[in-house]
Amino acid sequence: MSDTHPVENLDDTVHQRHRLGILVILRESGRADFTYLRDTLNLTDGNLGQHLEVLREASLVKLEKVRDARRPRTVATITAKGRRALARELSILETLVQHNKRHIGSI
Amino acid sequence: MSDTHPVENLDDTVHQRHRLGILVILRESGRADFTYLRDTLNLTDGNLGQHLEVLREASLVKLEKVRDARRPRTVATITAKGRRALARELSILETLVQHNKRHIGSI
DNA sequence: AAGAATTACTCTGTGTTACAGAGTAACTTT
DNA sequence: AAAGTTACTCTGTAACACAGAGTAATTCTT
Repeated sequence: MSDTHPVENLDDTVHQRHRLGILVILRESGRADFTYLRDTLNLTDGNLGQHLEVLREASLVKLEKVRDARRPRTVATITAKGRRALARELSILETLVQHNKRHIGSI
Repeated sequence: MSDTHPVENLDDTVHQRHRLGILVILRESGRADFTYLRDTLNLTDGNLGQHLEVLREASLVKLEKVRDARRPRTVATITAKGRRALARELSILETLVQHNKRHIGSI
């Protein structure tokens, strides 16, 4: 059961394109609401809802139903576990990027 | 149709975990045979076969049936288009990595 | 103030993808 | 020549991604 290649350590929950985007946004801004994520990532409502649910089930984000002076809103925040998972993903990706850079110009 | 976030530019064909691994390996070593890829990436035969087929359909790799002194082998090589696609993917990932680095330490 | 519109989701159905394991064909060893 | 090994290929299933329909709460409009 030895790890033979960096990509083997990537977690599909985090690696998925849109979920990676959600986590990166949350990592930067701390919190974001449903609409902001939907518009920034060009997702449909149904699609975003499902991705957030996957992340919530994995305890990578927390979802709060907020009721301010306006309409009910769902606000997403990244959890400590989510930060660690994202850091791990980005660390692996950085390995790939760096590893590959050394080969530009070959052939 | 404005690009709103880097992850929106990621190509699912290349981004998929194992296919990313295949392309990175081929980028480094030029060519690799079926068995080497299967063992290095811990894939089952069926799974690797399908991923190679997806990459071939997208013209990102070329598959050759080689008959040397041994048994028939399939040797995969990366195409010029494959190199470009991988470079693009890694470039986007690098953006995410760098962007995120600036936030380490913040909450 | 009633109806129409908007916002902010949530639910459901469908097509696609990932995957393991069974099957197959060519060769090699005994 | 029979048995085994290598190198795939095929097939069925379970999970996933996604769009669009549905819903509920508010806020305009007349």
